[in-house]
Amino acid sequence: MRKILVTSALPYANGPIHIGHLVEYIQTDIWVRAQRLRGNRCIYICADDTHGTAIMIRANKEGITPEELIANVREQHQASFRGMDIEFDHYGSTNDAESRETCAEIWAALRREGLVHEKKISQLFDTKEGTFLADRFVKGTCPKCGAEDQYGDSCDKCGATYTPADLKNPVSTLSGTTPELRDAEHLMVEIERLRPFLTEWTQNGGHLQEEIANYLANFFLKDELRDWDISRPAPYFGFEIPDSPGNYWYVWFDAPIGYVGSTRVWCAKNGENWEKWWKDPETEIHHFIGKDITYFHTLFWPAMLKVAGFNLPEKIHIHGMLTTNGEKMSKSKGTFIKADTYLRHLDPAYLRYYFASKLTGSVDDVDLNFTDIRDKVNADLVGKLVNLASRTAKFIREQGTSASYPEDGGLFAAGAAQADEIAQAYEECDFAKVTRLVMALGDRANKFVEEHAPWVLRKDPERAQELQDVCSVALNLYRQMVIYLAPILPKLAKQSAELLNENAADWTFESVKTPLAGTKVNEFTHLMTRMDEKAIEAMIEETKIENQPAEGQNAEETGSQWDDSAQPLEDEPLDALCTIDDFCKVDLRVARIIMAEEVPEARKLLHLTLSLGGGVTKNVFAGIKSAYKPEDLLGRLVVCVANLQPRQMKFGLSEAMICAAGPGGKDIFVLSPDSGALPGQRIH
RNA sequence: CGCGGGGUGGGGCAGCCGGUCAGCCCGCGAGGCUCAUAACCUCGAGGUCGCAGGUUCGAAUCCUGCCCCCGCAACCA
Repeated sequence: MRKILVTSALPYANGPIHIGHLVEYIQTDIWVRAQRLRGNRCIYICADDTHGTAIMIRANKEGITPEELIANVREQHQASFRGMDIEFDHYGSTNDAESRETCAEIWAALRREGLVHEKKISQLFDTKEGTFLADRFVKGTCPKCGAEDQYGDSCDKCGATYTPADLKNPVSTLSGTTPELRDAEHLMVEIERLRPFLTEWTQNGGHLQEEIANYLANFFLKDELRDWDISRPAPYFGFEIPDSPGNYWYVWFDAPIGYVGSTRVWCAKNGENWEKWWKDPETEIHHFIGKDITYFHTLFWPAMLKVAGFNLPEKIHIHGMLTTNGEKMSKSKGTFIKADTYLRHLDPAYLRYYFASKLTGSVDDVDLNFTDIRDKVNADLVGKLVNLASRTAKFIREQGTSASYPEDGGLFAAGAAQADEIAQAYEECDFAKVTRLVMALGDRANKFVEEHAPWVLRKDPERAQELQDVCSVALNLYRQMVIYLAPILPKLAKQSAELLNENAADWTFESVKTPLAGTKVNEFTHLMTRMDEKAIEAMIEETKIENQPAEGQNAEETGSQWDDSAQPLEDEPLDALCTIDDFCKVDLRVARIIMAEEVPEARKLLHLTLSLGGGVTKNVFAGIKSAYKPEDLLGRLVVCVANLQPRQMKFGLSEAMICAAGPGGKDIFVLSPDSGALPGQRIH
């Protein structure tokens, strides 16, 4: 019997659980249940990730303490997980005392190894909010290409990377004020010294999927690893570093340690020794994470564990991200669905089964398609699986299953023979394979029923034994399928066990090998209903409404006929006020596009010539290739910034800029004046 | 040239350590059955496996180049 400790990544205590999160928790929950069905000892540990600037600021805004905030959120998270039939052995918090103690232990080990040194870091400080600003909380003008409104670490226009201090005109996104540069001593961990170990661990031993190992080898491990800035100066919501007063561990230091802390809380409650789980090589540690946090879990985390003498993970299972209908989840499209919203409309079994049917153990992204999920659930779960019981159980409600298991042409034995293959598929997280194999069993079972026509047999009292035999076979085949799918569909397993007068908790992978004979069959009640399109639509609608901020709702209440989404303002908040003089510096002019052509080598640019009338022209490279064809622009009047500093671009000199709205991609909308405006006229 | 993944009948996918690998589910067409939650069974139409080269007796499967799509690079897993 293996002893296995499993974790999912800790959700950040700054927002609700949504369907994107659920890919991971459902995947993990299925894997854990499958391990137990195989007879292994397996505990599932998780917790809320509670530290960091974002939590501190949100609590501030809500007028509560961070502790109150994270307690509330933790309740919500746990309710969402329960609703989705995701069962943790313990769901802790990175703010627990046990977590702090473990941080201290690992920290002491890093110190002991001499891996920590101090370094002066200059960081932008928001004087209004009284806090240092993480890169993402600063926006400004790219120092390299002059693109405006770029985040503090890199420019998405020209791809340059820099530090926030390099930004021109930096603005704090928290307060809108101009931050000032301040120095602080940070604690750095020299992870480079562990590179040989990490290279060995990531490349050998099968701890990581191959593509992940390659990614790490090519991207991080081939060069010197940069020191890891592990501390943040006060004020910060987190744990103060014992030997460095005024400094706090960075949230990514204590987040994975939360796995240990949460285990310790569970152990204390259950009379277990936590070190047996984390320091005894007999225990296998399995982490499930999304590919976005690969870096932290495959480099820093093993390094920390290694130095502190903890068990290293046996395997880190990394999954892809969720897209909906082939696109990123979107609040405005109603696909940013919260777990709670889902549960108000739909059965968790649908999503569990659907994700299972899509998960192969690779890092490929998983797409949730609403047509697909309905077809799949209705066809597989209702049409094939549940229908099998539905069409036979009531025929033997009175007499139960046949006293000895009847001849079935080898169907049951064939199903039982797949136990190892299915168990192995679970082990490898290839749940898609599990569902394929089980549904193939369902096809054979339904065919069997068809061929033996119980509805004919029951009309002939002489053939009562045959009828009982056929239905006994069908129910046993059904039972086999349900046991195989029990990790994915725990509730259905429980209900089905009741139908068959069994206890689902007693089922193991061995149970599929012995058929029921001479047992009672209880009354059949509907085990699962079809997935209703209207429920899906209602869920999407509710999601859209939820994501409209208060302003939008007020507009509705006051009877406004234009309930425009608040999304654009959220995406790009209003800027600081400017004076009329500031505005006048920008010379906006009406212009006519008199030449428009593709720039074949450019991904985003079109080459335009603008006429301002009287023979004055401007050469422009505009980043609108993704939304416009040259021929559609020719002759159009547009608004341009006529006095923009010319800029040398890869394909030529750009002397002006045309005005357009929209987030980019296909959604770019070029501004036009009303008819009558003449090229060259100024915009006031 | 930032990194990673993918392009297989209308949709979603499996196969991809070279030789029953052209397969599964949905959808579609025809028929059957009527026990079942319009469910189940049978038959059928539909793909030169992104494109172009190469290796080989033989490639969806290996190699090279190209094209296209997606994700990550955000304290949203």
